[in-house]
Amino acid sequence: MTRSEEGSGSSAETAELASRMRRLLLVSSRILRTRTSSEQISASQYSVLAFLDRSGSATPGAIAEFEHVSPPVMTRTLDRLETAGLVARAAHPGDGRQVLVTLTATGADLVHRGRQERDDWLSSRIEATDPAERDALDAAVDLLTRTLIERPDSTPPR
Amino acid sequence: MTRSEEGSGSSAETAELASRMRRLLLVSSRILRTRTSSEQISASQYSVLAFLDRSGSATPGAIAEFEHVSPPVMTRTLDRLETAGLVARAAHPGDGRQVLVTLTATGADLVHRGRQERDDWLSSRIEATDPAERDALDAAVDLLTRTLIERPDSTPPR
DNA sequence: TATTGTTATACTCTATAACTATA
DNA sequence: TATAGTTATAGAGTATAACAATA
Repeated sequence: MTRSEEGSGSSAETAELASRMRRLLLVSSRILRTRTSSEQISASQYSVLAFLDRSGSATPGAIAEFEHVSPPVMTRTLDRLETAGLVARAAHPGDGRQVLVTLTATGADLVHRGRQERDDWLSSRIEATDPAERDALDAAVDLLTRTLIERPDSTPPR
Repeated sequence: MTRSEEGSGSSAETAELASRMRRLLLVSSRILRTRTSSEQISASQYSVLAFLDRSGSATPGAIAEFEHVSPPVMTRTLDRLETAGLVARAAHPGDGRQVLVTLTATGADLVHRGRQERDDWLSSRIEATDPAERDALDAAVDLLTRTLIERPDSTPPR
């Protein structure tokens, strides 16, 4: 190994933090997926709807990239959302290979109406915190997002 | 609604934070599951191994509870780990209904040997941070774990 | 020839319901 | 009758490989 094991930043400490991080991510995403009730769509599907609500419209490829799933997975997710009447696919003007996905009125409704009850479990968890902790929570989410998702080499070259 | 929408702690802000939290959890657990290579077992399976390494031995029910999965899911996970020769099931002394699960030597090896390369992607993410950020990261993981997993009513009475 | 999206195939994760054995 | 675990069944999430259409 290239580094001694003394003091903070040792590989043992890194491993310990990684271990706690793994459990946090695995377990809380499990809970999130199951506590996703009230509406009949899954957490993953809702996430696509929320993305479209912010972006207006997007190609399947762009959504897949944002959500970190492979293109075939996004095709299936969009199939389900389209069947449910929540999104629509249209030809891309100017590039026949591409497709533009937009929210339908029903889909937009669901996102807006849902906002509160939707992120239900998460909102309840947030509201259960001490108000003083709220800012810390906000910062924690940002830091972890930057560390795990937004760092340039988070998706290494293949 | 029971609360006005002024200032910090408004429901709009809660919803916004919940939304960012949802993406953090969903996307980073997705990445974690795929970057889980090097060994041939999945992130979920590894998590069980790590738990057994800390606890010595445990019943399927206790592991399921800790991992927040249903009993049948744990049965299947243990089936796979047992087939792979990583854990062993034994009769519980004193209560014939229960089962005691322990790591095999191979399983223990895998956990220990793996520690570093195993939590691979997470460790690399942690090591990519500014050392000054390291403590903040540690605190962030703790805060989120407490908020999302360890709060008493995180699992409401059914 | 490269890119975008889809179809085909396969496997893991996950749950609920029903069943077995023991307490 | 209640509890621990398993089996049966079903569906969502996920990936890689192969294909079609367009650029």
